[in-house]
Amino acid sequence: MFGLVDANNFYASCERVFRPELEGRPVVVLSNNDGCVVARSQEAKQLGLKMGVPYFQVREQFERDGGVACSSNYELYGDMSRRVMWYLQQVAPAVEVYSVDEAFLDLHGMQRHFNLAGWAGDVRGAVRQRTGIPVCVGVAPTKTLAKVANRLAKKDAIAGEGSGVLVLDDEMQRGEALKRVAVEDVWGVGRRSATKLYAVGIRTAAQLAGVGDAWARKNLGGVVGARMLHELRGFPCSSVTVEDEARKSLCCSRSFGQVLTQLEDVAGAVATHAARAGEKLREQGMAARLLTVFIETSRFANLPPPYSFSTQLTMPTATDDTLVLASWARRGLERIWRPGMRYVKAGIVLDGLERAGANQQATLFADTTRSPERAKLMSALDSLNKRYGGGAVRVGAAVTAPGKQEPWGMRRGAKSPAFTTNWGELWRVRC
DNA sequence: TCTGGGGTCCTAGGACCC
DNA sequence: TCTGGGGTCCTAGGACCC
Repeated sequence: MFGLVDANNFYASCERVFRPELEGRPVVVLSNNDGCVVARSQEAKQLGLKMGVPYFQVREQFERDGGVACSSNYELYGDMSRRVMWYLQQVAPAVEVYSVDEAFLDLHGMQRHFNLAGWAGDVRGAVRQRTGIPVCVGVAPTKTLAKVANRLAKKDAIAGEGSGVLVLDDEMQRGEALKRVAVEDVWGVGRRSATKLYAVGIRTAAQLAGVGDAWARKNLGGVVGARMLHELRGFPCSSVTVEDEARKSLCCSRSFGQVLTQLEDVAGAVATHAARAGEKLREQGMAARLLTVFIETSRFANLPPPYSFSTQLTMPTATDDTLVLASWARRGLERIWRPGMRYVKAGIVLDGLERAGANQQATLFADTTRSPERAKLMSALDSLNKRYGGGAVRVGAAVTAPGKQEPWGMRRGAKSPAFTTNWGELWRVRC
């Protein structure tokens, strides 16, 4: 059996843990630049706010309804997530941290010794007590069905029924549960597949479980669709993978706080992303061989596509050196740069990741950038930035004149303090 | 005026290799 | 006149996830 633990309205719940005055009020959390709604409290959902809507479209009404908007505070959410996951790792035999607010648990064999519904209920209560984060738990014979169970557990909890836990362990229950889930809510069914399914009259998960394998292969993304179907029928095609297997790619990108038209401004953003990418590589002990740079114009402007311009560069050796990455990134940027356009976003993608130092291909020509001195420089860079805050030491291209705002910097009007990760911003109980 | 960021997996064609 | 089989890598894009 598999368990799925999923936090309720995770980001909004994190905000509430330290700001209890938000309890009972509609709360939304906004994406970077305070752009879109990315999390909603139950009250906000009930006001009809949709996931992903641009905040400026709903702001006025939302505030009139007494709603509170928070800028995203990923430091806080990341730390709260670690606390929840750490606890789950103490109680479950194996845990796959699937996302910041979700984890699959491997519960094989446990049903012989435990009443799974009771066990899951205890876990749910303990997470709430230890972290303040409300979660629901679904348990079923496959991951896809555990997702279904979790969804229904949440639905029932909202309706004031059930215990926030649902175990699907027999054929009858499974059939009934699948009837209650819309086909577009099945894990793996996105917008495109949902449209196709509706076109042939398939609206529920139960109906989906009955479609032919050949049809699924043809219309639902080949083997991916076939696997999803098997899982819905109760045959596992995926297991809990504990160790975060080496990442295959890594991406650092961000929308600018304003439209940029000058190469040097965009270059500053690109250099910042390259530096951040290097930092992530070193944290994970990885090095990258392929570097993609992309820049985008607004897809909401009344202009024809393309909106995105990118190029991939193959570096002579895999590297985790910020300065090397930044210089390749600059080269890539110049290759795709078109003057006279209004850019809104830039980013770096690193592929071809390998363990730093292991089996690295040597180059024909002397590589002056892979010296022990450079490695020392990078580790000094990392410790300074860790100690004095990110951006204390930067790549030259990412530095602006003293006192001058970074042209690419983002807007974050309503960010809560880093309650749990910054001494200066600790939660203040009494002033 | 204002529209997120970071991932995975799969497919398919072309270049190139032996 | 007749023109293979098996493989990798690269590039690009689609679909989906949270």
